[in-house]
Amino acid sequence: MKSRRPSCTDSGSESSEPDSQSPEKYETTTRRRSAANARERKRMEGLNTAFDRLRKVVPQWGEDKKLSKYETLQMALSYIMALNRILTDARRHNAPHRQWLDLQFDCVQPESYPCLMRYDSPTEQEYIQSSFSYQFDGHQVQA
DNA sequence: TAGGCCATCTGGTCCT
DNA sequence: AGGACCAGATGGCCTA
Repeated sequence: MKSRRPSCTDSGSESSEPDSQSPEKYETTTRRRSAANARERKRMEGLNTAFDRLRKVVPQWGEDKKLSKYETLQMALSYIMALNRILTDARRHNAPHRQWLDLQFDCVQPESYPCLMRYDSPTEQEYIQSSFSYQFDGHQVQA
């Protein structure tokens, strides 16, 4: 875990002057603040865990660097739209992607996710990449 | 060194 | 009253 800010502590806000209130009240305030800080840290921890899970599910196109939170959200959005488009197209044409689509559906389990990124032919790779329009540089997302 | 990203603290608001 | 959620402020770390 990252180190905490040295200038701030869990002992309460610096604006709560100990002199301006009774020691009991001051202690209550600092205790509440400390508890609130702990809850907030826990909440953010849960949020970050959720982001990590999302990163594992979202494609990274060979990027070594971990996606930022913003990038992860944009990528997830684009990914969902791409999958939606694939479904719509497949339904519309019924073939020739039908068989490939059925195969992919068999793989749509979190633990077997990587198979989604394997392609049996250049055509299939082209197809899914054309459906996928997230761009890092311009932060552009299109369906 | 500047800029991006992030963790943490904090006070405000809303809800139970 | 207390917890959850949120946004702003702040400072640390990392990279180009």
